[in-house]
Amino acid sequence: MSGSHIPNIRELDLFIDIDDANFEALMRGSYVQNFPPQVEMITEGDSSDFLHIVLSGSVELFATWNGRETSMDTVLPVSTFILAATINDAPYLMSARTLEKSRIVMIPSQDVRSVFKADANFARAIVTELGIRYRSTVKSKKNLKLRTSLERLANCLLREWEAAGGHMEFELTTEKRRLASLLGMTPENLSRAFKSLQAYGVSVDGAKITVADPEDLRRFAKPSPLIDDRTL
Amino acid sequence: MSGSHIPNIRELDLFIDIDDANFEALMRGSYVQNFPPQVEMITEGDSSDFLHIVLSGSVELFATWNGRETSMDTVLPVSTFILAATINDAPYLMSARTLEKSRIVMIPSQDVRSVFKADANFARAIVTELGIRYRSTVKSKKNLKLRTSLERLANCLLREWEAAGGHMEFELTTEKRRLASLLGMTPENLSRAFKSLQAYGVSVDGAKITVADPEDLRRFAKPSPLIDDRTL
DNA sequence: TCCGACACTTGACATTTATCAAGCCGAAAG
DNA sequence: CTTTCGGCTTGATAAATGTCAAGTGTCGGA
Repeated sequence: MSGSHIPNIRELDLFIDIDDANFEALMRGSYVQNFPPQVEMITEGDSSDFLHIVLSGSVELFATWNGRETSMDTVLPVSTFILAATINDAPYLMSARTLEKSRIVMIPSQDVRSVFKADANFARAIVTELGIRYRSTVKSKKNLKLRTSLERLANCLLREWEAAGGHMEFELTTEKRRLASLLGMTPENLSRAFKSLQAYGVSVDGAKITVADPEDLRRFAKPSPLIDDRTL
Repeated sequence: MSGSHIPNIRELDLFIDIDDANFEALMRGSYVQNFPPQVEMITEGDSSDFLHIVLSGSVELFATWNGRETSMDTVLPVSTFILAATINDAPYLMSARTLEKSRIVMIPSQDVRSVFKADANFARAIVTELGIRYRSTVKSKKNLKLRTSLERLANCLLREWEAAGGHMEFELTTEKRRLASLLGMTPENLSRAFKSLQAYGVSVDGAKITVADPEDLRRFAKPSPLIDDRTL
């Protein structure tokens, strides 16, 4: 694979402590591909042939059952996805599609597994990565089981508001229909939920959100580090 | 710690490939404790001082927010719990309480982390373990987001029915109020859900479940390996 | 420029789920 | 044996959420 983006990958926590020769081996077998928007790269149930890394663009992880579909996560550059399936040599539990034009690195799973066996530093980095993802999923499950959809939206907005630097106005980075699915609700319900949050100083104009009184919103949302902290 | 149950622990996938000296080091610093039922051993938010292993009895993992509580998982012997928090040196995301009289091994997290750094085989075993737990949580999240509570119960019963050897009758191993919480519903709703499943040949007498027509139930439940398979 | 597709919204309505308040029943203690 | 407690059930009701249908508005292509 051509080398221009290798530095980006090398800097990932997952690869930064790995032995040079092993990193080389991974890169040699891998290749980069440009995908147009809305292309399904991975289908749940398939065997995990590649570890994927998003270099640019963005990717949606989603799952289906019985004709229904739900959005599970968004993957932003630069990070890997579907690591657990690759390592355990198990079928994908989620599907993945590009949200926009995206540049994706694909490393053959066999290579990842053999370097995992050979390189202890890589194995340790994978532990950290898996630990973080595991914990993030647990938080998401708590969010779903302990909160109503209105509370989930309120906390989601607080997180976005903070990520945007705490300014009164900010733009939603996620299409609303997808945001609804991520939050476990329908688009119609999301619309109504936004309206309900007007009572706490939230107003919406297209993708532009205004939080007039963050403290008021926070009193309603009751954010908890054990659910809402991204890094914890 | 007294040595009688060490063989049990040694046989765990997590420890089976670990170096003898490192295993000794882990056991030396650890100790065993007998807990009565309903004792909270771990409180979410606390720092993870110990890796826990259930030797006998059973443990409930649960989470709380804003005065609400939900059951997240049940831990049966012999297995570890709260591994991710220990390895990442992060606060517990879930609380843990004994469901019955239980024998618990507690290994200081610092010891686990130092052996993790020193022993590559241990690190690799942790990867497998975390991968399995991560995937299990993803399946659980899919279950919650893609299915109604009735569908969740139907699939849960099918799994229990199969685990019990596929006989027409079997006993629920979980108290109903807790089963309800695990499935993300109220006890009242669980009662009504059982009644609704009568239409598919399910009858209930206390903890005894009768599945008259498994195929009929399966047609309704539509189990999927990507949600319901424990091992996948 | 006009048109069509599509996301979003809104209202009416149906379904699902939770809450509240009894009442039932079995297990454990007195 | 009786009492008590707690889990379970049931019915009535309320709240949350989803569905359907009909808009509105925007954006990009013809």
